[in-house]
Amino acid sequence: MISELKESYGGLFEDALLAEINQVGTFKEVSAGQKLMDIGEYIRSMPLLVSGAIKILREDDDGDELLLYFLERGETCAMTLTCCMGHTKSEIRAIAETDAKLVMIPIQKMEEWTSKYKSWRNFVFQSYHDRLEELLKTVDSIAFLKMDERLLKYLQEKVHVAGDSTLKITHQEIAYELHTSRVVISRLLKKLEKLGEIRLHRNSIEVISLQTKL
Amino acid sequence: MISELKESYGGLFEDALLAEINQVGTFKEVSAGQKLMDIGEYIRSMPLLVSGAIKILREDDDGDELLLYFLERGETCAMTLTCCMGHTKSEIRAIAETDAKLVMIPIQKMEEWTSKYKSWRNFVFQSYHDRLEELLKTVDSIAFLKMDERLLKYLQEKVHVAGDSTLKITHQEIAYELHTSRVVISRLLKKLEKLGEIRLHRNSIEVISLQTKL
DNA sequence: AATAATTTGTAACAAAAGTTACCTAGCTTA
DNA sequence: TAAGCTAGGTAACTTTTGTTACAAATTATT
Repeated sequence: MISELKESYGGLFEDALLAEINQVGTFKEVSAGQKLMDIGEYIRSMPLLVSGAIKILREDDDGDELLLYFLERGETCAMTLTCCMGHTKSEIRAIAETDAKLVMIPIQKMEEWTSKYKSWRNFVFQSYHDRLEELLKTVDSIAFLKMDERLLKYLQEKVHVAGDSTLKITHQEIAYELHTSRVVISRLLKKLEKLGEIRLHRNSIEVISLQTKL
Repeated sequence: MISELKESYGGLFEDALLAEINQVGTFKEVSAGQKLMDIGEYIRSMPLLVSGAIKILREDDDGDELLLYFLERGETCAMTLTCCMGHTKSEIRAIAETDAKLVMIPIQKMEEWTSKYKSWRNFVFQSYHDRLEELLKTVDSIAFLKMDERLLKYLQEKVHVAGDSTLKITHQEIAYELHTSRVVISRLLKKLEKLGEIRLHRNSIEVISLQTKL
């Protein structure tokens, strides 16, 4: 495990901390689609993402979903951090977007390390900062963009985390994550195809125009 | 200053920390409408809110605004925290919603206290947690609610932070903060008045139905 | 008092998004 | 092969939101 940890977190954590993580952390492999955490659950351990991507979702009163953002290698779930510390329930759902490898840290260690290791403190602060920024970007998309722009951005992000410009996904699945209806998505996808941004196939979408900036 | 600090932060911080804050912090009074921080600015000090309320706004590419949430007594700006630590620019604008009193802490002290005082660490973590939660609520409103529901919620929040069920505000100002047009707001306000939720006057709105839950 | 500026109301229309309904193409499997 | 299922296309319509235009009421200014 230590070698994979070093690859993702070697620049961040000092060796003593890496060694501790190696000792108390448990390695976990999940496959795409697997649920890692759900709304209302208490969290007993904190995940450090070593490879793959995790999608973070929010749910409304009717049980409909909305994609908030993706976590990638070297990142952790900021909600977990406070849930652990404040002993509150999760506000979000986490699902493996791709196959992923994680190191799970027991929550007791978290507070201990916070006073013990400066690099751990910085990592935790940095995580919060990154998550706040991601959430702000999400707000921007929802508040300021029209659905066709949101859709294109969404597809480009998916391509980024999948590492493949052809997405295996149905219109219905997109509709769930953007919190709209399948008909709306089909309509806008057709429009994007006519604009030459994407190519449509059954069960898959080729994204032609890749993200210019994150 | 120490007495006002104790009132808002006495339960949170140990006496030694309160004394340090009292020593290095500078007291600041601002009046409603005053800008405290703007997008793109570097932050040199961190505010602890002693009384009043601060509104936090986001801006799109066209310079149009969107209200994110309010800060109240005993809270701090989470964006400031990371801006200070990461030496990055502010992503948000902060404007005094009411007259307010603040204690400004030089950013150098922040990191020092983070390792020195457990209560400070907990406060910082708690602030991040609260801000993430507030942002999630904002996302919920924008993504899941229709404009009339958002409007009513907005009015009820304003009443809460103002501590007065009659709001001195124009339709145009509401439109700015909800990122829509004045005509839309006037139309929906009229609808809310017919439903008995509010009463409309020139330059002011009486909110009849107060928030049931936060 | 006359004029100007601000605020609000409202009509009429356009665009965006959501809904219902139905059709077809391509798989799956009985 | 036939029946059934899933995915996607599209028309027709409704609702919601945004836009333009203008009038009326109130307040501020000259």
